[in-house]
Amino acid sequence: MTNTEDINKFEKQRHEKLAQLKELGIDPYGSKYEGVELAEEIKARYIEDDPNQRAKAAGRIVLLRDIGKLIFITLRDSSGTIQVGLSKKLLEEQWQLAKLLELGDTIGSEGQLGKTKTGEITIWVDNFAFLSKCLLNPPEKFHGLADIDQRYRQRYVDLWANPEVMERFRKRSAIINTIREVLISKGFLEVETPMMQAIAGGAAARPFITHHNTLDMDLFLRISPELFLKRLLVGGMEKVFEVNRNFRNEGLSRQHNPEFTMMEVYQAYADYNVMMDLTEEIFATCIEKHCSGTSLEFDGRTIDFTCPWRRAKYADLLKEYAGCDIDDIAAVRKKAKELNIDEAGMDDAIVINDVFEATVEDNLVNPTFVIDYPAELCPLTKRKKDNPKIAERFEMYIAGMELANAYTELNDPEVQEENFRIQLKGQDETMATMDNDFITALKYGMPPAGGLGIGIDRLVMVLTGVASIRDVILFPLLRTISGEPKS
RNA sequence: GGGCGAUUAGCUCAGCUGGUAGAGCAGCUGACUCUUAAUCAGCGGGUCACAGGUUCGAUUCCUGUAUCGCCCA
Repeated sequence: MTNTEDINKFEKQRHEKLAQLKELGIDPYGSKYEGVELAEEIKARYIEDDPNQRAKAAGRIVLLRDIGKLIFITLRDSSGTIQVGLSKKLLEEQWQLAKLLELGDTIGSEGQLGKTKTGEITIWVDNFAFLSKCLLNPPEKFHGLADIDQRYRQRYVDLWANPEVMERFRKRSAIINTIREVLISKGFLEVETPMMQAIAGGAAARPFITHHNTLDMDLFLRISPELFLKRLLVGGMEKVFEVNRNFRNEGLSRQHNPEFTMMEVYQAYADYNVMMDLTEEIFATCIEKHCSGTSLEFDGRTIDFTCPWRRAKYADLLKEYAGCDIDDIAAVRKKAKELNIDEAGMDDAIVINDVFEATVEDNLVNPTFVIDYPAELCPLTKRKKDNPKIAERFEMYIAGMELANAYTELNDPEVQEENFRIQLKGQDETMATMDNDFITALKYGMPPAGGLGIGIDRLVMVLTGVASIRDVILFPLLRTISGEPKS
């Protein structure tokens, strides 16, 4: 759709204006423009009826009203918008240039700050500068850019054509900041662990494979940082966290992007109960700072975030929604058949979990901690002292979507090695490799700990009220358009 | 991977049971020193996603392809 070689007539017209500017000795692409204030800050500091105020702003022209010898421009910067007024009388020799301004151009402007007759705070420009010429026709000024495909592919247009998109990504940044603040204030240390791993561990997912030439070794993009963060517990970092990307070579959906942002946190001498409290605290703080009220609309449903959240046992929820007893495997398999789940030849725990996902998940609307998972599903989790069939794990759901996952971390190297062995037996992937170094680390002694992972993209989805993960990732993965860029 | 839906001017969208396309915005020309999606007058703008098929005739019906969205695996 946007073939740069096929210059349409709109682009030609804009090129002509560019040429005119050059003829007049103006560099349409400007240079350093110092001393600007943000649009919203200028408006906020405006003092009524004070004629001695000046302002300097820079931004993109998103609206332009030419009334002959007077031009009103709505300038958008990262904070919002401000009106700029250009008059023939004030500008004198720059007036000819002002008439060449077009929608989409980026300009800098300064002048006296005042109000129009209708009360709009306006910079009455006595000097302005071309900072960047826009050579392509901008999207419709009222409806913005609506084509979903184009919005994702050309996020650089979406961000200024649709202000709510800019606002959402500012909020995303602020939310992540708040999470950091909460954790750092509690004494957690932020670390970075390998994205490229020789063994893709810490989760059950298909990894992306890459290759290091000099070492001639295959590497995996990480599916989880878990095993490295636990090594840091062994090393004596008692409270650590990491906010970074995971990569999983699996399907795409409204809730899945192949690369996604995960926050993982580990706390020595804690357990999954401590992680539940921490989860609530992180969410509550984010909601308090970035949302209005503790009740939010999401995907047509109202979600009440009031703490404490429901804590329900996995087996109890299975009973409640699937109507079968977790220990009655025949009943569970019967239910699976009813649900058209492929259960023949599958392990009991897998069938149970498939039934759980099919029947329970969608009913968990308000934040819910699903606790105490079947141990077979949790190779990295410590078992309950009084029941080795149950693991001290929770997953936290909102609106049917898994937002967090946490364990009382398994720190017994012998049990861990045995769990890995069982896990590897059931895997057909090439990645099925025993992480012997992790076992070695555990042998040196890892303190008992609680660990928690929160899906940041989904958290931002819930807090900004968008149902598609693509709306909270700046550049979501899309198919390349066949035959588009050949050069 | 399967099912359903969408794709029309630079952008946002109409287009009925088949008769080769319209509006608003943007653009161009003109008017206008207080506009707020400025207004008024005039003008230009289309490979109807792409490739086939049916038909006297296809944006419309059929098949395939591409991309996106939703649902399912």
